[in-house]
Amino acid sequence: MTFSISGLSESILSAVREQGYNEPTPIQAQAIPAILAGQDVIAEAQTGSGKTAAFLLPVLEQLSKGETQKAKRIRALVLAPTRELALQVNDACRVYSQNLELTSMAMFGGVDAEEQKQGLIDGVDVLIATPGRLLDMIYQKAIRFDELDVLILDEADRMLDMGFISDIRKILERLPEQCQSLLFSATMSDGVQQLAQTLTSDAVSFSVADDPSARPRIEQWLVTVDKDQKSALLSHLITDLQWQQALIFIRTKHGAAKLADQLAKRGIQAEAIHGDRSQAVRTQLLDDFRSGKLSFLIATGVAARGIDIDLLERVVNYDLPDDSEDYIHRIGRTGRAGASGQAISLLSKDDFKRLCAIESRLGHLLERREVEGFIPRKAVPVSILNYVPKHKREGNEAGTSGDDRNKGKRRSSGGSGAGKSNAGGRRHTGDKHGSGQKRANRRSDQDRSKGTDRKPAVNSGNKTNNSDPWAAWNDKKDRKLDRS
DNA sequence: AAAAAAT
Repeated sequence: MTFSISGLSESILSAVREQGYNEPTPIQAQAIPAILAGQDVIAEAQTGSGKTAAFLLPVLEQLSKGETQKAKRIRALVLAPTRELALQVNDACRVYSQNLELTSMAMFGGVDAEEQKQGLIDGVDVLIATPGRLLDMIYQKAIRFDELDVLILDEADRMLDMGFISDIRKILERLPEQCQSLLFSATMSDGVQQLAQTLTSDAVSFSVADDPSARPRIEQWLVTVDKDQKSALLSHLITDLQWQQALIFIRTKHGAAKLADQLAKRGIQAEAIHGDRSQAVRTQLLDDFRSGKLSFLIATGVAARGIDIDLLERVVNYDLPDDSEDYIHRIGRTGRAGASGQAISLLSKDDFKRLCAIESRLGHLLERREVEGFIPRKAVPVSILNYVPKHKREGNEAGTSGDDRNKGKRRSSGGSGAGKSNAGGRRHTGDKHGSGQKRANRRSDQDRSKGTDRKPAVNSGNKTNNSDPWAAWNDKKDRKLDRS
């Protein structure tokens, strides 16, 4: 079968086929005709579902049919949450438009603005931007949108999570009202839905979130280990299992740099990518990792979402993310485009609470393994999915909040158990409470989408149902930055 | 006890 969708011209299709894509993904099959028909689109599409092509292909098709091939005005605007994603969308755009007379440009902070201004003067049909620099350009009157045909919000949920909502609103004020609007988001939170409502009219909605064929095939397991043994275990896994490549996630910038050093000392070439590194270095590292020149990349949240690396074999969670949604995104870096992938998490005691949130979110337990020589001194409990605190034991479903369940009695929750007797070093734990858990998840999903949270929706409704535990800390840090 | 994004 060859890639073919009615309405796309041969010059675009041949560029797509050249990339080795054979069949449109479900989101592409649904969204492309709608976009070609000029409709607004709201799409709930997970990473790896092919959503970039789902909006780029029809948009390029429309633009290529326009009269002014070299318009000095922007005709399509893509807003993306991170610089890396903007770059990547631009790269894809260049590939798909290789047979067309269209120009595209990525625009974001951290690099010289003059070059971007010159690009605008030379003429850009498709602009892919992060909100901050774009707003800057708008204020400098370096950019106009009078001829904008279509606006695309990519990873809308992520943009809200990152606090871009007011920037986005300010940008929207400068756009012509009648332009076609497309919104893509991995999740449909209240905030995203609100945004979608103000943005779109008469929109067609798609969701491929629950389509198993769109779900990447990812083998997930975790290794229990003492915290101070993690880097030793990681280098052991890398050498022992002869890993060729891995994207390693870690929560802190400092931790990323430290781990890169530790691996280097063991003769493993690894680099750290995070927000404190210059944009030039970040771009270079990602390029090297993509091309295979760099085998092991250690990343903070910069690379957690959206970043697309062809045939990435595996993702390692050196520690678990605070937001269980980020776990989904992290592992979504592997197993893309129908390929298989591995997602391995290193679990020490202080990751346990985060694991509970993640397993609740997944609705099932992750497979536990132990590696000889790295068995933790105190085994990690099997899972809190199976653990209900005393005061909630009768007639209570396992809660989904994960907030208050660990206080106090954690140590008594069968900690000695976790499979020390597994000769094979692996064990798939039973899921007695699986169905109840799923029910609980569904309930919380409904709560979220209907806005009937037990708590009043004060947290601008952009994330999961608990408020941001970092708010106070961030306030303090911001004040400190203002003073200096 | 954090990361990301404008300068």
